[in-house]
Amino acid sequence: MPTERTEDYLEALDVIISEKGYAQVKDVSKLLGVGPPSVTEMFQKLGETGYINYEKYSGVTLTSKGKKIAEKTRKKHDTLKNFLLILGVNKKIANEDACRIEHVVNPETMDRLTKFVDFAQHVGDEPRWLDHFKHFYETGEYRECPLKEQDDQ
Amino acid sequence: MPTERTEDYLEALDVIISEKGYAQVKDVSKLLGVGPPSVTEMFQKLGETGYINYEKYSGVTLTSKGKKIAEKTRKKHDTLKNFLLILGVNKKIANEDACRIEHVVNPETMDRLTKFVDFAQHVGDEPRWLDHFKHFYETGEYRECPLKEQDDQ
DNA sequence: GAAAATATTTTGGATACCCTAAAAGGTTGA
DNA sequence: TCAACCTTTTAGGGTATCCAAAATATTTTC
Repeated sequence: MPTERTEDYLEALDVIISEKGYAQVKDVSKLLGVGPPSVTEMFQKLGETGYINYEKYSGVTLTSKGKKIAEKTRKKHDTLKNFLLILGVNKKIANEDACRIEHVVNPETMDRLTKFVDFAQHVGDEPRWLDHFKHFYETGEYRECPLKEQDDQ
Repeated sequence: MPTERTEDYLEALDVIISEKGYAQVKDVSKLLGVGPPSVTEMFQKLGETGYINYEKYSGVTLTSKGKKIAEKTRKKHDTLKNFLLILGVNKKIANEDACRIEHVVNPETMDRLTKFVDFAQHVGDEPRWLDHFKHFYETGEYRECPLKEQDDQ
């Protein structure tokens, strides 16, 4: 099992590599906000454990094992972020929270959240209940769904 | 800023103390699943930093500083757990996930989630859209809200 | 092609956790 | 009251992460 921090590094590597083909110490250092020695140290460990192709003083790439973790993590990240955006959380915070929650959330919860995001985005424009939630969020006023006893299939 | 683990310990202490008036090393050890030496070590630190009243070999209580953190954390926990239950996550997982997410979530996100839980629980029984979500979760079939262009305020 | 600039690595340390084994303190019941 | 039993603490270690300073490698620039 990769640690949380391992997932963070792999995810960052995937982002960087998808943009420039390989990643350097300084890229990861900047993206994760840690010093170069920490990155080198992690590169060494990730190299030994087969998550990345690492050779001293040269750019790294992900192995398929590393790519798998990175993609799984990015997918969780995206779902969480979309979920938070639906709730109305601002972009920056949605991103930061997604980054932290992605490491600790159970697969079953992810499954529910994924479906929830699908559900909220299923129709082209915002579903009525979501409008009602936003109205409620802003005013505290609840708009009752006008249908109550019919339509239950 | 208390660390995540500090929050965990304070929350556990609050739970135990609200039941028996004070907490012993063994109680926390059992509740958090860590060995007694780890608990003693943390008690010492929490004592020094003013979160608990600690004296060797005797039960501890929370200071008001500690109680404040504990309550804040428990409140977040509850909201997260309720939110996950609304989504249909099972009780055990909802609890575990709440326990981990509570430490990493931004106040703005908590605010949105709190309102969302209120919104979903506002009417006595499950709102229609939530039924629709559950139906969608189980079957992949989307039930359109039958009202579309009317009732916009 | 060597000096300057930049990037990476190594070294040596720090912190926050965790643990096992052993010692010490506290409690209790015959 | 004291031996046996719990409970807590101490001692000594371990891991994962971080850092600053110094050493080394690579790249750029003149």
